[in-house]
Amino acid sequence: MAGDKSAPLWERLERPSPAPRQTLSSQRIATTAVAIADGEGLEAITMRRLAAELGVAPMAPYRYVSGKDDLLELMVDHVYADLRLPRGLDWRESLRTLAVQTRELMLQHRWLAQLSPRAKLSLTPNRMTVAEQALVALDGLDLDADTMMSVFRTVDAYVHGALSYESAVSTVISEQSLSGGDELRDELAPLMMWHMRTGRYPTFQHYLRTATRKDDTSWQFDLGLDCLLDGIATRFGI
Amino acid sequence: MAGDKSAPLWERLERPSPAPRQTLSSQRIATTAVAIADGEGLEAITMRRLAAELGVAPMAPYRYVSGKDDLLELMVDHVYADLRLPRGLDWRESLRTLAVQTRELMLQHRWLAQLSPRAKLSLTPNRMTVAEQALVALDGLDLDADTMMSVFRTVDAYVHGALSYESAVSTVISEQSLSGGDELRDELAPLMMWHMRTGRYPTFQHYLRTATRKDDTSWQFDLGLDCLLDGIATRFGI
DNA sequence: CTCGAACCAGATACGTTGTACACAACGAAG
DNA sequence: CTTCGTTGTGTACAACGTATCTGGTTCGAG
Repeated sequence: MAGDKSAPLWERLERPSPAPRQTLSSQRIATTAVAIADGEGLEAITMRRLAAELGVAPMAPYRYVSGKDDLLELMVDHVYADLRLPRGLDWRESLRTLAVQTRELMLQHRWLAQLSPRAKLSLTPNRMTVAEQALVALDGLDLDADTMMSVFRTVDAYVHGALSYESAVSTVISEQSLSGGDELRDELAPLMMWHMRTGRYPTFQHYLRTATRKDDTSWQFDLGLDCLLDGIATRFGI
Repeated sequence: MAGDKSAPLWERLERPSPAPRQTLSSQRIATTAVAIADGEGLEAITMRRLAAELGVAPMAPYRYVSGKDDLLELMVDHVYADLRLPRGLDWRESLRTLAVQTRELMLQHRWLAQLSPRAKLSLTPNRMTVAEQALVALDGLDLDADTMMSVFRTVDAYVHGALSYESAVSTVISEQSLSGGDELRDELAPLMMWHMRTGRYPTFQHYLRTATRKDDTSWQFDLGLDCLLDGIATRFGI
């Protein structure tokens, strides 16, 4: 735009002077990208879209991230900075808090559940910190290193699995501009009816008719989490 | 190609006769797509690639699936047909078997862990069957409908979370043609060293030095699963 | 104060993707 | 033989990630 040689000199003089340098930074790229993904989902993340949002040419962000994969890693690290584990809790309270906070993080940034295998394994500073804190919470309980890590990863697996589902529901609801679980079920009703008419799923059908907490996702999450922590506590006598 | 009117008659006569009709079917499309995804990952699934593999024009499969989303659903249902839950087990053995079989399924089809939110929620016949069987296994234990579903989903969440990680590792290993966890760690070593040199992760570092079962993924999976089932059993007295 | 190198963003372009749409070849029915 | 519904083909387009080249800006060394 600023280098448009075909424009008359006088028009060019009218234009605002070129933006001061250093308009971009990893920070700004990360926050902008996260804002896009939070608002419109992971598929709205496009190098071109990001550049447009930054007010910059499509290729400009490539100075700061080597490609889209890099961008995703940057975003992940950026949001994980919000996880803060309070000190002075016992192992169970620590893991529980971590789980609940991770849930909140993943509900706020639903795209976290859709990362590529690469991005899932990315060793970013803020994720390392989370792992360290979890391991610290499990230290001094006479568990060997493998067991400590396994306990942490088990809780982490439950959280990620639960939120994979929870955030998928939430994503579909928002993609279709529905108001909640009820409207989603309305949307799915024809298909569900079709399945039920086959008569192959009587127990499922009974659930559909009698359940009353279908959308109480916090209750479901907490219930599962507490079962898991119970099991861990008794198995290792801690 | 076959309809190229500008070609000389003789050339047209040389061409192989048009393929017999009904070369395509949902079945053939599903198995072909699954084969591609199993061998080369989810990103290798392209409508054009699929068509090429089927020996057909790029738009041909659209007669059978309305788009890529549909194709993914078809693939999911196709592979879930392999889950067979033996009868006559108690609730715990049932859930355990289901979990282990789901793990095997997801290890065999690593792309299952990378599905879009839409595909994750897809209500396909074979997935309905799995849910039904799980609920049947939990029936008659004096649990209310919400709790039954919650227990099933808790176990399912753990399995999916564990395999989200496990299959991400496996996917990266195969993408980079590494031989296993050791080579993956070699690859990541420089980055890990960098983190460790910051001195911020002493407990993690201790784990890295002393752990001996880093790649014993079955042990980790079973351990977590048994903890979870223990917790469920004691909490509900079943 | 000048000059050159290092840095930063812009412009252009290529190959690949999902898919809309119009058309053509076939099998069967009249 | 004609007609028609079904099934696969051909062409086309907008949007994507990103390689590469170009030009303007900044800053430190002389």
